[in-house]
Amino acid sequence: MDMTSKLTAVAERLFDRHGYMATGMDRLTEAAGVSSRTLYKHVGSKTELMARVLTERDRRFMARIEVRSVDALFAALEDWVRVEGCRGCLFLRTRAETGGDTPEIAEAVSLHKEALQQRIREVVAMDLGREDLALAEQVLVLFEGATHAAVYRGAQTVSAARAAAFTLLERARP
Amino acid sequence: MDMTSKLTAVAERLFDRHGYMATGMDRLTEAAGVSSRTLYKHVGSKTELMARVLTERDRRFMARIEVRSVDALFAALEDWVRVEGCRGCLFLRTRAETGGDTPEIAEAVSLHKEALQQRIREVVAMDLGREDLALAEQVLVLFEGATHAAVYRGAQTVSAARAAAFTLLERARP
DNA sequence: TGCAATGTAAAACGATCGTTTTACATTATG
DNA sequence: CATAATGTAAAACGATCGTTTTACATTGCA
Repeated sequence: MDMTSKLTAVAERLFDRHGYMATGMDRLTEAAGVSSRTLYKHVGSKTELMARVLTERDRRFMARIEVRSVDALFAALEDWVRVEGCRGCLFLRTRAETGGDTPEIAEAVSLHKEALQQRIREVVAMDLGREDLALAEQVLVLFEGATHAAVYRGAQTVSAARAAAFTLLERARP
Repeated sequence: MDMTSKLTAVAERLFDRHGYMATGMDRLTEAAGVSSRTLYKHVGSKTELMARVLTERDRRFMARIEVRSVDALFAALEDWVRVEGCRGCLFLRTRAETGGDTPEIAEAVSLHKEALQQRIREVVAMDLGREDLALAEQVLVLFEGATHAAVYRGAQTVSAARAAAFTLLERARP
């Protein structure tokens, strides 16, 4: 694992767990066990690092939800929150914390959410045998809702979302 | 309107729109048209101000969702996002940005989310004629999901959540 | 009239921020 | 062996942060 990937992984963990405000570059160097010079040589700046974290997280997250049914989608989300914890969507949090004023970050968030919507539309289509944009939007709401309600309700909420999705899907089926 | 309320209102607007990181106390004094001395005399500190903003927002938000049906609940949310915009739940954002390490803020968020859950349970019970905690949890997921998906999908998403809630409720009815 | 109270304007505080620099050690490779 | 690359340790940079202080103006009330 090269230095940049390591730094990105450490940064993702700290940013996610303590927020961007509370995570200074010195905390990062300490946690990663590198000098500030090395840090800056590899990641350029804090803003670049934030964007890189999002890009990497998108890769990891999207790989996790490469599934073929809505039920598997929520099962994958259950796995994710069990492994990664539930602190809300880091993409939306990052965008909110920067006020949307950082183009690189705004674009990383935009790309991720676009990919997420596309994936959900595909999964709904697989399950239903046809496209259903309205249902896909409802599933998206459940997905986003599970992610955020889990922050204070815990992982059980993902199961509730899963059950709700099942009901909605059942009703839309031929 | 007294000074403290005015300062809290201005702070809520800036915090919500640009994030806490990007909203310094000087921006607040400028936006409110007061001196920094007056600001600190009334709100104590930035942390206190953040907590006060949440308490005030809870009051306003909960007043808005004093409704008697699930459908009215989502209608109220539609109104809210039309008037206040959609930048995600400020409570969760604040908690995330402080890493949950600020007790006053963590408690304000906790109180709000507890109240929200209670309200939803009540509304579901009114609609259904009986308590249904599982359904209430699903409605909570839809509510939270609508709030956050609306950030990138716009207000239309609240309508999707509303429709989904209607379907789930229909199915649970006697 | 005089005295609190309450406000502004603006400088200054120390701390901390992201970032750069200086000086030096280690390692891989020709 | 020499040299270039890559790392650490640590001081220092200027900017900005939240906060306090100094000095002065306005106002309401005894």
